[in-house]
Amino acid sequence: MMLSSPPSKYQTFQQSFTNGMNGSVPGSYSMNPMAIGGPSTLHSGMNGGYGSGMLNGMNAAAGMNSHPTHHSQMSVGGSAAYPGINQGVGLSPNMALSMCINRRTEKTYRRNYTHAKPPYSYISLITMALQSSQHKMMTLSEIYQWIMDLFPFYRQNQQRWQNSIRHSLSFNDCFVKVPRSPDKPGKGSYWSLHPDAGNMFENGCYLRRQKRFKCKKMKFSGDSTDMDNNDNSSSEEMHQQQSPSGSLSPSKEVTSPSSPHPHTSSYNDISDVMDDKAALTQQQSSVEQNSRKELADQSSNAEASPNERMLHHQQNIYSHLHQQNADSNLPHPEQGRLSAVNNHHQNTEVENIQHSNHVRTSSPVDANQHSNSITTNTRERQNYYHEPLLETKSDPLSYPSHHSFYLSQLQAAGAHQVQHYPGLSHHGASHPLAHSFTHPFSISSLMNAGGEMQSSKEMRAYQDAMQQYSYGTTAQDVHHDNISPQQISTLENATASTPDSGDVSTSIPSSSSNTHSPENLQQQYYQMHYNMESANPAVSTHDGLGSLADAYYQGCVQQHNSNAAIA
DNA sequence: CGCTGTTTAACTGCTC
DNA sequence: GAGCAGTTAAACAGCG
Repeated sequence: MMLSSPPSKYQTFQQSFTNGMNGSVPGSYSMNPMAIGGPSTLHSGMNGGYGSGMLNGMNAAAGMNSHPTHHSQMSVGGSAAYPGINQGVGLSPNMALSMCINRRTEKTYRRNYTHAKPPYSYISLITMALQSSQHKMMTLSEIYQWIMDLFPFYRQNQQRWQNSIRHSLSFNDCFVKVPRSPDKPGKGSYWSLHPDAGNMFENGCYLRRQKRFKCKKMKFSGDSTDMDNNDNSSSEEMHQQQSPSGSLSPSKEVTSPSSPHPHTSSYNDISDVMDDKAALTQQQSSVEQNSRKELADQSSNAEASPNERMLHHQQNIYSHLHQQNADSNLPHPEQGRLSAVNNHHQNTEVENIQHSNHVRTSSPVDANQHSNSITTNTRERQNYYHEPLLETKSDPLSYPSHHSFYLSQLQAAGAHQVQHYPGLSHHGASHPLAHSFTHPFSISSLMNAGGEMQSSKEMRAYQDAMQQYSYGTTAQDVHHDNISPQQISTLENATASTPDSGDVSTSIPSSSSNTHSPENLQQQYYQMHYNMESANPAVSTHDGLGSLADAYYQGCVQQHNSNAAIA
């Protein structure tokens, strides 16, 4: 195959261009995709704010050429800076000090990297998008939109990255396709996460997976019950599975989430389920039965084949769609209550968590799904927090993918909040979450960043990055070349805790209050957003993730500069 | 025709 | 260095 031989196959942030797009983003655009149900709720407000056409003229080369300083400096250690996720995590605590030394060049970096490529892989982006979705599934175009909404970087060169997105969706088993309905025409299918994909991004870190999720391939022998559990089955077997249309196609497509016989399903797509009012009625009338069934499913889920669990997962999705339709006239608290009833099988401590999450979950779907698979056994709970969920096909402690999101949400609440739950706090200081690390680039960190930071080294590194972000710009007039990192930290804390505008209704709760209470998390997010924008109004990106990415880049650059200075 | 989806290939960078 | 994860490009088919 011929390749066009671009200067670099990997488009690092060297290649990112200077902004010029900020003005195109509606100023009111401030979002928390995880807390308010994803960008789908924002599309109406976003459309027209930016267009692909106005940005098509920009390319990587232009971005580099227009900033030769950039290029020259980054070329010293450029390749290590971008992929060096771990380096970014391990930002030196002295970074804030060295950042003062290089403050001038940082301004250049911060200006130029405002829309640098986010440090998330495409798989991460897709996962985030899907997990932020109310129904845990999206169409391709919705995924596109979600990404563009959050990351200005991806508003250019759409053909390039969107091709990669499509490739990722098709290539990776962690993404499964849910067909559309014939009576709900539209291009493309829905995409969802494979339930066995589990926590691909541990600790909520959406940077790089530890291991690629590979679904055990079902053996297509005509026996619908013989779907998998065949470790010797190859991907070729799967790829040659006969599709309903008779063509050879991959079997990632989910056919019948509601049928006990997947290959002889009566439902072929989402609307078949959604439109089946009889099924809906039956489901509503058998909530209690379903609860018991879910419990049974949950216990047997671990023994179920991956594809059966896939179907179970999809069945949950469809069921939630039903349930949401049924509950659509109820306010969210009522929806949450119904969901809680639906999941009556959970014990008290889990219900506490569940209720807590209802406050900020966008729909009962989240809590419902979450609670469906939460095990209450202490040992399982410990494993739930400790063990990677990738290699869990035979692991009885496996959980569907939405649990990673749930865990992120829980982690976002921090260890303090966890201790509010008796069942989770009796581990005391040894509880995994008591010293768990919420990755600075996790979505949960977004929700936590405006509030009380955890005092881990990693969070310190994150703070360094954030300080750099802030002091490279707003505090630029403050000559603190000789200020110690501690002093800088103090300054930053003072800035963060002193909203100076009455326009912002949110304020960081005092430490005496329940800073990590779920209802505060969103406020904290917006507060963080506000602080960042206040610190640097000229480069406000209106997307927290992008800002985090920017902070990360700053950290990389700073570390590089620091290392170069030492050398 | 454009979008969606699949597949292949080449490549970079990281981990072991 | 091998293997793996991820990125990018491209060709192709199907569909609305």
